[in-house]
Amino acid sequence: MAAKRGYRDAEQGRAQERLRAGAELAGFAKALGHPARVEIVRFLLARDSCMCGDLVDHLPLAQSTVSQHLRILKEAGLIQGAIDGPRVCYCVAPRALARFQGLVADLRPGPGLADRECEA
Amino acid sequence: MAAKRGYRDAEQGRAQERLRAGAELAGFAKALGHPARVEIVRFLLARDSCMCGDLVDHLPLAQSTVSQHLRILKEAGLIQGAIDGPRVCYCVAPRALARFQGLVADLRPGPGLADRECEA
DNA sequence: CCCTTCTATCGTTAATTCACGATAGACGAT
DNA sequence: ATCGTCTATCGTGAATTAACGATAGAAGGG
Repeated sequence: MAAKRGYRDAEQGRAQERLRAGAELAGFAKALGHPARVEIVRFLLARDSCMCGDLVDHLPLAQSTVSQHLRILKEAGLIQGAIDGPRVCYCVAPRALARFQGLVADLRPGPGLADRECEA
Repeated sequence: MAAKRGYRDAEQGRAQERLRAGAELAGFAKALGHPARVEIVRFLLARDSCMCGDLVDHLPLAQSTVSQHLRILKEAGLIQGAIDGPRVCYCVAPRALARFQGLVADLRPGPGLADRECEA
């Protein structure tokens, strides 16, 4: 009984974890679901670090819009910012990016289902 | 001159390709930017194939909503559907998924910038 | 103190998203 | 033909998103 309950709890835990991982993936994906935000992440990956103003120069958007996009990426955990005088210095959060990449890589067919394709 | 122009064209082509890849990534990400759509893709990956009705049973959403989510995933190219009598049989589009995974995996720091993190 | 730089936030507007119920149309069975 | 199953589409309403200009507040310099 107690062992069976333990088994149920473990199963419940896995289902919860799966649900959480799904929501996490959706959250990251949503944050990257806009071209400007993709470009921001790539820009940040390509250089040491950068300021909001650098991005404003780089993207064809108003400063306030860029700031909003930065906020979305930050809330999704994909980037982080360090205050530097009157400026903020942004960079990608490596662990969160790796987590996202892992979640995406985990989208794989189940056992025995590789390369199946329905007749379209 | 002609050689220089060819060089410019190649560079232009690369910039265009980069822009296209960015938009492509954003498109895929946007399609997966909702928990129900993540769950749909996972469900399809876990089984041979499935019908809209199977998903309606699986998700806590109305049939019309499920159908709309399927449409979004289909328009993003991540899934495809084959008509089967009065039903439609859906499955994941393996090449599009692999493309998405490749684009995500390509989000990497530039040369000499590995594991950099700003002081947050 | 004033001025400049820098960025986040606010408010606004228009467009898009997301959920639902109703329904049309395709298909198969009788 | 009718009926049932199945799904896409339509219309609706509420919430969210994405763009912008204006502005407040932080920080630094003279």
